[in-house]
Amino acid sequence: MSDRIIEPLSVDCVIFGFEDALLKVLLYKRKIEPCFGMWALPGGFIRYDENIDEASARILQERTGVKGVFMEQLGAFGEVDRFPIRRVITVVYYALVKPGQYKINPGPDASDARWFEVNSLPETPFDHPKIIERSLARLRRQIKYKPIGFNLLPDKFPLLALQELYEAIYGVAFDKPNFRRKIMKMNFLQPLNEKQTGVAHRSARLYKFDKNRYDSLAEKGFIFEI
Amino acid sequence: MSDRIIEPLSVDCVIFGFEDALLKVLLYKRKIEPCFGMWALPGGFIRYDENIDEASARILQERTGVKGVFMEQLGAFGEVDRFPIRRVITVVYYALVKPGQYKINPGPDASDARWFEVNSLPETPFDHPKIIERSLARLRRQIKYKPIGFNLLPDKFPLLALQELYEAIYGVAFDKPNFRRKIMKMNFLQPLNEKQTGVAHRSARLYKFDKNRYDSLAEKGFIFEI
DNA sequence: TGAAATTATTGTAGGTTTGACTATAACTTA
DNA sequence: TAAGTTATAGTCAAACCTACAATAATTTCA
Repeated sequence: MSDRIIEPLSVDCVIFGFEDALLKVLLYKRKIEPCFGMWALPGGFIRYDENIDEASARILQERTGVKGVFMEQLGAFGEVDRFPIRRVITVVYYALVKPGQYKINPGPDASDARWFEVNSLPETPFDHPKIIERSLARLRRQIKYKPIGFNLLPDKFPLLALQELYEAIYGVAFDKPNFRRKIMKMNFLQPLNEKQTGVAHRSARLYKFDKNRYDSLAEKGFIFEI
Repeated sequence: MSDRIIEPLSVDCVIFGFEDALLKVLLYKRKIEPCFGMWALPGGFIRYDENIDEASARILQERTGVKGVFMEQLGAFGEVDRFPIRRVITVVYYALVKPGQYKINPGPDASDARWFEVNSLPETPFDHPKIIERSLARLRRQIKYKPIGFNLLPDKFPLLALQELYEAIYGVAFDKPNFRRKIMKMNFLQPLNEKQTGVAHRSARLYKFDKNRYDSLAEKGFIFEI
């Protein structure tokens, strides 16, 4: 494989995670100029011999060790002056990763990496604030009508975890019984014969997202919506 | 302004129109290689000194004479082999134009231009079939929760025209009284003291989309949905 | 050991929305 | 003036949403 890159085109990744009932974004501390020392989105250049989807997957893997997770293109950002040194247009992808799935590796151009709660982000360089804002808006929209939230939860989870995920993303509280009913009626959560452990109260049953089930329902015209 | 372009980056436009109760796409007949003679999406290169949004607006204007209409980025398409001669990544925009608003100009690299019904498109080159498919999917999704359909209708229209627009886009039929009620309950269509003319039956009242009204409702938390 | 605390889970009832359908009004053309 | 066609209003039951009450199960702490 050649290392030749496409000069004026980069890829940036907005990586979302869900921890302690909070929605978070993974940022890297730059140890290169420009904007040395600032917390920024992980990114890199596209190579001549790879598709842009492949470039984003590669960058995600280099930085987090994660492969094969939910990742989708948000769009291209191309203001003339978005990058100070020369004109660079960037294609942004956003990814959803499960807790404990990743092993953060700052990579060659970062000195540190950290999860930040989406409501208390540090200052970020270039047009990264706008990019993050738009990613969040897209996530909020998509999670309403596609079952992508499960990419942010462990494989087995109690119903309340799913509810807290939606509450964190929308910033509103739901009624527990009603939320539960709504989800269960959709019929693609598989109840397991396992329960939460280590909680200081009645433990909840664990569930698993049954993708096959969902797909066959979707084929028959079922429309997911929360 | 310099004419210097960003070599590996182009812009393509998917222009939608609504005519004879049918959803249509505007295609141009190529008079350059590669794929000479095929019907393709209008496109062009991005200049060094313009934002990509500006590039797409410029291309739309050059080809249709239209300015200031609804236009939104769909995303970047960047398969390594999508363009046969060399690697070109394209940023796609889709636009919605009103009937009679445009004056088609084939431009320097096309010999003809025509509207095609979305369900009977001619063969198109490169990854244009995929791009059109994705634009349609996006339009179908967006028109559900944003009042963008009015960009495809004349300023004054009868309710049935709006219904036919949704029917053409979704490919299903709605119940007329129910559709009407749903729309009117939202309260942002302004009834005019005008009626249809030249129809062979009882003429319908005309309405106008009241953008100010919509904006103020949206601010108060109203959510458009059809 | 048992009461307090906490969360899970089931139940209920009113109000709202949706969807299928009926009925009537108004206008055009033959 | 009748026939044809669409506009517009009305009805009603089923489905759904929401807010809230009630009970069950588990853990911690006194």
